Amino acid sequence: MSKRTDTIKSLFTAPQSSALSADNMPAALPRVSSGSVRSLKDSFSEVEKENEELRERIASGAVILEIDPSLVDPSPLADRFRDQDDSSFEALKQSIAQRGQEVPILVREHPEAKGRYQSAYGHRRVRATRELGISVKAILRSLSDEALVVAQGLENAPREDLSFIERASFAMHIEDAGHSRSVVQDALSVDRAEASKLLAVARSVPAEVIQAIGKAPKVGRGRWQSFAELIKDSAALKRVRAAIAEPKFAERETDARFLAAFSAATRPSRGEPSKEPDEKPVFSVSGEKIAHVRQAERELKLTIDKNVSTTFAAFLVDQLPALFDAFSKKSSGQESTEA
DNA sequence: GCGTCAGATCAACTCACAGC
DNA sequence: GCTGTGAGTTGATCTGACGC
Repeated sequence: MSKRTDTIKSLFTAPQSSALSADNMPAALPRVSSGSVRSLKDSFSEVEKENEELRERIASGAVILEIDPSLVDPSPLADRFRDQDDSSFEALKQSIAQRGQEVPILVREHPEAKGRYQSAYGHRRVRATRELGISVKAILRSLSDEALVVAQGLENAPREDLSFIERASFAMHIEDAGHSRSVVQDALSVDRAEASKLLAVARSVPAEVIQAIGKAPKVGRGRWQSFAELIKDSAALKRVRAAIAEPKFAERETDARFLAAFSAATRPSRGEPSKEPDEKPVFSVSGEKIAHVRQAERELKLTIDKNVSTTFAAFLVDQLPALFDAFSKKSSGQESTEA
């Protein structure tokens, strides 16, 4: 088993005995009375004893609670963009309403607000239970800031539904919060090289541009890197900002918004050569269309038409070395003449 | 409609290099 | 030596074109 899987498993392997009912919640939660026949003093000392046991259990592992979702604050580091498509959230909400919450969220005690919690993951489940007016099942663990970030990242990694730019932004937020590169690597389960690329893109593309484009799930590292490189040019960035300011930009789907922004960044100004692939038909001397040539930035593709004999293609391939030789001689002759 | 194929794109990885 | 970065490679996956 991989290190990553081991870590994830360890987050969920709380001993059975540590699972708590409403009777043994920590002091921060509304407590159920332990019995009216006991004296107030006895009850108080028992609560204190239970709390002490809980503190030890929280420190050593995890306990599962049912808590009021309004007491749960999100992690200070956003790991995903706001869901612009609420259909999946509605499906989650419906599932919880029908079958109950099957997977608990992970929380820690809020470091600053006593009686409140901070979630490492499960923000959507918190929102769903809040809207349904029911309590949320949560694993309560004692987590440092770094452990919170790593748990947050590790929970998202196996689902593989974070887009490249969401991961890049998450990496930047982690680093901006003062965590080391190794925390970024652990949280996102990436190596040094990949972490470096994520951060390079996140820091090259202005936040408002990323927000305007959205998660763009179909756009991967390569195209985001190209985009980041393009908008280093202030003129290109200006064109992108103008494009995202257009009303119709926001109406597009997120991947289409990226393409529109990319197109704006690459759009040549007057006088610059177009980078769109250039496609031209090739005709024989008698006027018959025999092929077409598609010239892109990195390659030139010659396609022989279907109606042309296949032996012509074989003939052409056979003649290529001689043609190139003739071309080389002609080129060198021209250069010596020009010199 | 279904299966096959080629091309495009992706994440993950290795390696080399530069700066400290 | 450690860390960050960029270039290149590889295998997996997705998508559209094509033939049946």
